Amino acid sequence: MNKKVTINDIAKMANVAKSTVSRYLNGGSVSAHTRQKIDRIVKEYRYTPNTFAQSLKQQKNHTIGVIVPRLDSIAQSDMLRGLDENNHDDTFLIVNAYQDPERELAAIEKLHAQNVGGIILLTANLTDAIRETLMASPLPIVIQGQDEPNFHRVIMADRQGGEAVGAYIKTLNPENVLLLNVDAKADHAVGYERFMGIKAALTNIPYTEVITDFKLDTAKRDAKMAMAADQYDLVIGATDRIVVGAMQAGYALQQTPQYIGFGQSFFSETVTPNLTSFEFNFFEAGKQLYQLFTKVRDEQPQAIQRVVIDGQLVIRDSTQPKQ
Amino acid sequence: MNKKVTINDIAKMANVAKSTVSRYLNGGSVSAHTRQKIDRIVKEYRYTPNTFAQSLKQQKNHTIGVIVPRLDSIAQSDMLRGLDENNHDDTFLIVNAYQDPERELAAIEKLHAQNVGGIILLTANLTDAIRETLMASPLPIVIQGQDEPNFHRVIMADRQGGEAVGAYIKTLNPENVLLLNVDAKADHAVGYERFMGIKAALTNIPYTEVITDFKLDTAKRDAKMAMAADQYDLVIGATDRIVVGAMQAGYALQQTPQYIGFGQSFFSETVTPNLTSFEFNFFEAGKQLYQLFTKVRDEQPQAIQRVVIDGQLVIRDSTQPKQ
DNA sequence: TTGTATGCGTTATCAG
DNA sequence: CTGATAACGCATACAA
Repeated sequence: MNKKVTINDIAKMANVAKSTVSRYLNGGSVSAHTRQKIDRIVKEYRYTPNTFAQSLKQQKNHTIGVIVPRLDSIAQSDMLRGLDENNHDDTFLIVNAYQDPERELAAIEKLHAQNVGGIILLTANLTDAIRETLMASPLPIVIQGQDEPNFHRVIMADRQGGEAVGAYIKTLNPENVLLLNVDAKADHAVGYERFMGIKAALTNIPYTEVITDFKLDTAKRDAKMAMAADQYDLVIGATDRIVVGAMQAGYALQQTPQYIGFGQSFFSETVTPNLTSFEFNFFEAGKQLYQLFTKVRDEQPQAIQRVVIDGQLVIRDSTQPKQ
Repeated sequence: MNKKVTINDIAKMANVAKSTVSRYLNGGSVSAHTRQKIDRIVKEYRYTPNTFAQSLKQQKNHTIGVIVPRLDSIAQSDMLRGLDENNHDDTFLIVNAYQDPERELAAIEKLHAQNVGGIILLTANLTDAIRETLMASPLPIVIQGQDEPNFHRVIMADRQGGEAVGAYIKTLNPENVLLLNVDAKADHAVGYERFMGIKAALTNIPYTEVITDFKLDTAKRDAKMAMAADQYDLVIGATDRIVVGAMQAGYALQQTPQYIGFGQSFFSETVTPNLTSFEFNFFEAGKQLYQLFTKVRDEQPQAIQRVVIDGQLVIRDSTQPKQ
């Protein structure tokens, strides 16, 4: 492989010991004269330290493994951007789990084998196997997405989001509501927390709940089936993506109910009509995640840390309060 | 940090030399008896090798740096999925350049400092500074996105795509065409190659070309301006995202021209009406990229390698040939 | 087949 | 302030 210049080469060229060079590099005490000498050579040869040797020696490293459930999602990429925002020294090793718990587990194990300095896990569903592996890990670990009591975590305000939507529903006076939810066992935060407040608001309003999944096609299919069987004037989906599926179903069936979604603003403004949606602040979530991670890593707090990220209901064209 | 069990610990517990354990781990010759002994202990203690020590010793590593221009794009995530598809031993270090040449350059330098085993660069625009840095690198490097003669590369069939769209345009018999392009200096493959074939087909048809950028908002603004000034019955955008912006402009202006885009299928089926689009096979591009990379790394071919990924025109509701 | 010794590039300890 | 030396965990040439 590549022949990089090492600390040893520098030392020889400067006629000093390599330990002196090391001291120079790490801000130790070096005389002005030696400093200059080394400085010149280091710059000339564009010396960069070998991170493997450093990590080996220091028994720690600045690579953080980040496991994401998917990459083709604005929410995720916003969060990743947030992670980066206040980061200077760390490198993120991003692994896509493709929304598959088994791949997620495999990723965790692989990251351990790779000797990462810690793990940030963005997840929809913590299986027992994953939970155990995580508990057994000596690494600093922070999770996002699920309100798991045993782990340091950053979670979205799913419950409050549901309540906000619930309150808004009442102003719409719907006659028959379709809820497109996902399996709470597969994603408790979404399937359960998020819909709590909504259902609470629907006490006097007839509604049907259909369980679908996060994929556009599935949502479209399931929505079509439901909307063909009964007439709805308001459709609420667990995510914007699901609602987009429903809108396509409605388009195909020539129905124009009102729609409400949850999620990232990009989608909401791409579809026609623009989608009313409860929007979480994923970028902020990413920032908080990184901050929490460094805290966990550097201070090793005894108490489990929990951060909640809020959001707000943005009303667009897909809902129109009755006069 | 974490006290992991080392090859030395294993050796002591098994009463053998650490080199024997090393041989055992690397498939060297070990007697059946010793093998069993070691095997038991390795499994019991869940030994995993320290990758830093390995990399340090072997002077190479299996971490590939991948620089992506953006993460919130189906095209990119499809490509990343393709990269993973046939990968077993390598780990991808994904770095987001946020479509900023300076950050792209910084990423390249950081990856070198991180001692990655190679770089896969997905890019829209190779500045001179980047080109130089890349040329000076001793690492195996493969790029995607631009047809740069000096680098091993995988490119999309932009020219053929433009020709296919050009041929299709003729069947539509448009009267006035709006081209929403991007600056060819910022992305030659898109701005120039992709529009070659289109313009060739427009010899007898009046058209206006407007230069916008890849962002939805900008495209919407620029499209709106153009569409307010003149009447178009066909709008062609450099990417699906740009066309979505134009569709929103059209919606706002109550105009319903036909639309054609380029890019990933997801977008095309999300908007209403579904978008006619020339779709590149990004997943395949990812697979080919990884294959090309391993070839470059392992065989160090003298000749520059060039792979072209094709695509096909998918006709949907946004265009309707006149009777 | 097995063990000993050495070195990868770095940092840290401890004399000088 | 400086330099020799050991150590991090692993792989390997060489000797036994």
